Amino acid sequence: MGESNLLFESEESTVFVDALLPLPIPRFFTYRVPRQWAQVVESGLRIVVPFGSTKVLTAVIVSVHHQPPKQYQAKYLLEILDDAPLVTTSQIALFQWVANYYMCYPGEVFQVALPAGLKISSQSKVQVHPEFDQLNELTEKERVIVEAIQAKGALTYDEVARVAEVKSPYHHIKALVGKGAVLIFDELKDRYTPKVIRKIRLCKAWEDIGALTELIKSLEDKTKQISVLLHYLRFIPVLRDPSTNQKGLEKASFSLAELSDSSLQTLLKNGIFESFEVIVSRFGSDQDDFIPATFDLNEPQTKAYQSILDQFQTKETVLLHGITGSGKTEIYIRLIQEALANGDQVLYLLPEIALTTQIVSRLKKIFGEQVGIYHSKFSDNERVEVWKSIVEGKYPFVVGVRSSVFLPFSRLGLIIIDEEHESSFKQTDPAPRYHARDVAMVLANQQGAKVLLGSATPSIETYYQAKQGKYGLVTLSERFGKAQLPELRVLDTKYATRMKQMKGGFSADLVSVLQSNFERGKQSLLFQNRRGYSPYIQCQDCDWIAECNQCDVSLTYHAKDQELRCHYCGYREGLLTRCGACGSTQLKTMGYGTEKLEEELQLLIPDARIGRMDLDTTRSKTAFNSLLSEIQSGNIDILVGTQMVAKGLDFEGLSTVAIFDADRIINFPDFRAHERAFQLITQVAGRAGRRDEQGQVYVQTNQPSHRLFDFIQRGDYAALYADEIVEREGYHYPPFSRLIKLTLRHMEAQAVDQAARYLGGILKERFGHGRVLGPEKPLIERIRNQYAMEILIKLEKGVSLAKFKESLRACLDELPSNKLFKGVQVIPDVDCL
DNA sequence: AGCACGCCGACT
DNA sequence: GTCGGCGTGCTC
Repeated sequence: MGESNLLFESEESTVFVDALLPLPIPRFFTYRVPRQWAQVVESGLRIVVPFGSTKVLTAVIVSVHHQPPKQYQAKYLLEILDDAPLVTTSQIALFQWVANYYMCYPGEVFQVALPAGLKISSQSKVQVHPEFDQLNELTEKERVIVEAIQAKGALTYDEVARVAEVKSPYHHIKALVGKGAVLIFDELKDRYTPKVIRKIRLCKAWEDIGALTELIKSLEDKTKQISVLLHYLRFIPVLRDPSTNQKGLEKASFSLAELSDSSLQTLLKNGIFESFEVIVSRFGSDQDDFIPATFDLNEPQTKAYQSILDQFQTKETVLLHGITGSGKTEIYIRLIQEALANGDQVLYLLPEIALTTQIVSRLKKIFGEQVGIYHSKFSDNERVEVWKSIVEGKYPFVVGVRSSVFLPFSRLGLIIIDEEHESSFKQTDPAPRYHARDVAMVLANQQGAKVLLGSATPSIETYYQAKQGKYGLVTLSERFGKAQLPELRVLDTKYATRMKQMKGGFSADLVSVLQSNFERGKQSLLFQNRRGYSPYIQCQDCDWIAECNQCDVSLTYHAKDQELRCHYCGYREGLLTRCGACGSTQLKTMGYGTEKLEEELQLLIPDARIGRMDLDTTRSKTAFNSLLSEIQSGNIDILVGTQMVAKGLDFEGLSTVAIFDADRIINFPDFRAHERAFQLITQVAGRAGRRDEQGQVYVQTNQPSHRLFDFIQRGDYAALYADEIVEREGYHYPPFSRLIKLTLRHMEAQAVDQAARYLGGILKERFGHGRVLGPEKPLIERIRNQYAMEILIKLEKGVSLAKFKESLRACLDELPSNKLFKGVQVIPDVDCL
């Protein structure tokens, strides 16, 4: 082989990788692979790459090839983080599908898919050049910066900005680099640190029974040491089974038994014990209370279970429509066990809010080590662990929230989506604005898995698909055991007001119901979907209302902290004593939040022990759990709560449920308001009387004859559906069309207005006036000083979505060409809720 | 998305 | 003359 040939070969065989970066950029980036890694690169590995002049990012390899880019010089990748692929090819395909469908970038999907612990944090830091001493050559600002860096050793750009009080530290730093005063370096750290425990075991020589008995004898007079050894043998029966020694005993066990640490050290020193470290799962091993599943399905459950299996023969997706308390969970468990026995992976998706300790601990008891939990209340380290474990084939069963559809599954057999109708499966705020239920179906399709949707109150869209025969449908209409459906009574607040029977927001009837239930020693639940004390405060003299100065919303009064808060931007200020307009001191709290209900109720029923469950009282995991146990142990007579009491909460003593303000739920300005009201009220009502006694449900409303109450009372989902589907068809709403919402945002109201009107015009012209609604002002016009306008596009079924989106994308891309609209953000939300 | 570069007005 | 503002375009 000649020399030129060799050269040629090496040139040809330079390896490049295309990488997916966690950024909103519509393409892959190509990097050159250093020779020493040419053999190890493969798709799915995480790599560290330089990006721009200062940034360093974690990316993932999507392909390996030999084509040097023609337009530019590829940079070298800096590091390879994994020995084996951490991201599967099918995941990357899914990311691309999501990006394409929801009109965002694959990098944005990648960004939410990967737990933060798997992304390296790169912070460019600056340090003072070790040989620099020309302080007098610097400007005043520069000297301040250099001194600050010197004091701390090193600073990030952000810190420089803060210390020196400059907006753009880059200018200064660049100048300083030029003068040889400072150096820039990157600090990389893999933020994931596995949890390690130190263990102790006998050295190999003593595993032999003979040697061990000799040893015990020889230590006879060393009482401290012998008790340490005996402690070990009590837990690890080496004499009976030498193989148990391998796993050893936690070091902590000795100190816990108050054994002398110095004796242990002596034994270690003398080569009797040895210490070693093991990486353990952060989810404590629950082997001790491993309880095998020993329940039986009742007859309706068995039938439903059979029917699901039958329908899976021909359908990819089955809807299990089972009323609250019908025992859907047992059916899920059966199906999960079956899938696991088949060697399949299982994903059980739950809405965030429902993922309470209750259901998780139940599943953990049944599935033990097989189940991994993927949830935002868990630390990032724990999420990293779930991810890695799935790759390694551990955790065949994952219970998780929305984002767990992006986990690295490879052989999914079943996906269960519980509370299928829950809107929290749809991500709305940052891109990707995906619906986990719909992504799950694509995932299932990819992996050949079946999907089971479960709900007591299915979404209209899903039920329609089932009715059309696209999904299988299984109905469970009997409550488990002998439990009866709760009885629903409507309390007319209009009438009560006329008869002067209102005590604050409470009708006399509601008070007496709660009072007598308390006297009977029963627990009650009062539902009001609004946190804080009062949603607004108003001047009694001039009607002025305190508003957030960054958003167009009233400020909510929080009594506990004596402050006014904006629930949209988080702004807070102390409670006002005077009206902001006329200076009057006649300020009154208006409307009812959970805090105020708690307070008023305490005055109305002084002896009752009242608890409150909302975002403000359950911020931490511990607060939530302790509140739960208070309820369970009967230390709370009446629980006031928001949304969160409606989901997943399941406790025995609860016999009465009251909905404080049903009107607010029913009259919400949205085409889904009735569907949502039915779901919410049914769900809250379902909390009552889950065992032997029939529960009571009371609803305060000023429209007592509203059809919805009749439907809810009879548990008549079919009636609701029949009603709604007609409306949906008439007005071309889902499931008869797809909705795409465009939100335009800008600091200037006028810019948003003009851009929205212009874009609306173009879209109407291009896609037809019937398909484009708006532009309209959203419910809240301004948030964080950003004005917004919305345009809604309805696309009837049958229109090519791909073609439409392409065309829409073109419209959006040409918008900034008009100087008037520069800087106006347009955010598409596909299948918006 | 950042952020670097460049061009502009407002100050030591 | 420097500093900080913002607009624009690029990042392999």
